[in-house]
Amino acid sequence: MDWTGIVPPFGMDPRPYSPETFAGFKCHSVVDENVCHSMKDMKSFFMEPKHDNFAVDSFLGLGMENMGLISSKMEEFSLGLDFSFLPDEYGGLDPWSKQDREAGLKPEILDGFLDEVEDVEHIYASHHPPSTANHFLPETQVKKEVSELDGEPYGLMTFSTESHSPSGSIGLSEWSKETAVPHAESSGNVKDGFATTNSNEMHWSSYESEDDRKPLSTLLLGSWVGRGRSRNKNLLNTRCTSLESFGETKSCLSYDFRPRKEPLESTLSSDDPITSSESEDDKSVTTIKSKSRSDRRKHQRMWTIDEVVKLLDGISHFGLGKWTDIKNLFFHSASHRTPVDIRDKWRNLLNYSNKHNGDEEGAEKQRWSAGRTIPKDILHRVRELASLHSKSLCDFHGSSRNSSMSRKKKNKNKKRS
DNA sequence: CTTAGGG
DNA sequence: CCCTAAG
Repeated sequence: MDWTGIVPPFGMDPRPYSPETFAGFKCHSVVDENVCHSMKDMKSFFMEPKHDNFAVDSFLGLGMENMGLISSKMEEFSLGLDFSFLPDEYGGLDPWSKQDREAGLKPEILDGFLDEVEDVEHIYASHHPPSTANHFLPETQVKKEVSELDGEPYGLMTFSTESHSPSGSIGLSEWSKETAVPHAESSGNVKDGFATTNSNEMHWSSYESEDDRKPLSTLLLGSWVGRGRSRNKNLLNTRCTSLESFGETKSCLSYDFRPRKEPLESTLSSDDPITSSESEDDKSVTTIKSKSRSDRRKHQRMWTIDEVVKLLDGISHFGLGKWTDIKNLFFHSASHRTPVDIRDKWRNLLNYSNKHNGDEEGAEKQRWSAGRTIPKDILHRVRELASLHSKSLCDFHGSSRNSSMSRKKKNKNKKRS
């Protein structure tokens, strides 16, 4: 594809599209090369180390801590897309050989692959600090990008122009409504639709006109296979807009990685066919999700001994109860390990230390996860901190934020008592 | 949102 | 690890 005159999204390089694998799924020819390119962009987004992502970082203008959102969304995502179902004529671009298609990712293969990787986020988790941000692309940036694309016949849709919207609408909707559709209307040849997702498939229902709410045709865009332990595989909310103009078909796909908050409180106006169809989409997604709500539990991650040390350091540093501070300072790079997780771990450690109070002092096992035995020094520190805080709690007046002083102060208190 | 507590 | 009540 000729990228001349088209602004590459996210500062990515406009190299020609080539088949790529990303996070365990191969990028087939989906709708057109734009989507694939977006996926390639996604790959570099997630896989590349922080220092290689200056362009992206600065473009987003949010700092890399917001990338944690994407990480977590990808964790929710945990899907592999297999678009080999896609008809050849759709999009008219098939960079894959027939073998590629046939060999394309079978669910079992993908599943095995993902299991081997164990957790996709391991690949990039270290690069992306956690975030509580609600969005990773400001709306202004979306608009800016759209305006830059304005004037092109049909530009390119990036995978993630998700704008912040408390109501739960998706950024692409606005893009479609404000830019894409007007363009298409002027050309008089619109084929708009929406992608619906069920448990493992994505369909694209197209509409001939806005009056007609009934899908003219439903096309199976693809299916995804969930990872073994992954839950919430239905959280992916995909939206597709296909537009024909000048004899070309340009299509957009967007992915909503945000987890559905239920109950879904999005009150969308139903006079808009696009929006209303989306709300239908949301409904189905929500229904399906509530079904598979049993496996809500996150993949259990073993605490390493290093993490425990960091936890103890954090408690020594900030004091008990400052779980958020501890998280921010000592577990900033760990996208998992929420403050609650850290607190829970401390609770467990405390229980353990109380349980094994006097026994097996001499048996110091260095194997942590294998022997399931907490090293002696760790246990010692746990008891130290525990007794420290239980005793110095009474005469501890404020200034718990004073981290530089708190430790010495507490140590003093301990020695005093 | 952050913590504490119970499940 | 999840959920929720309470501040």
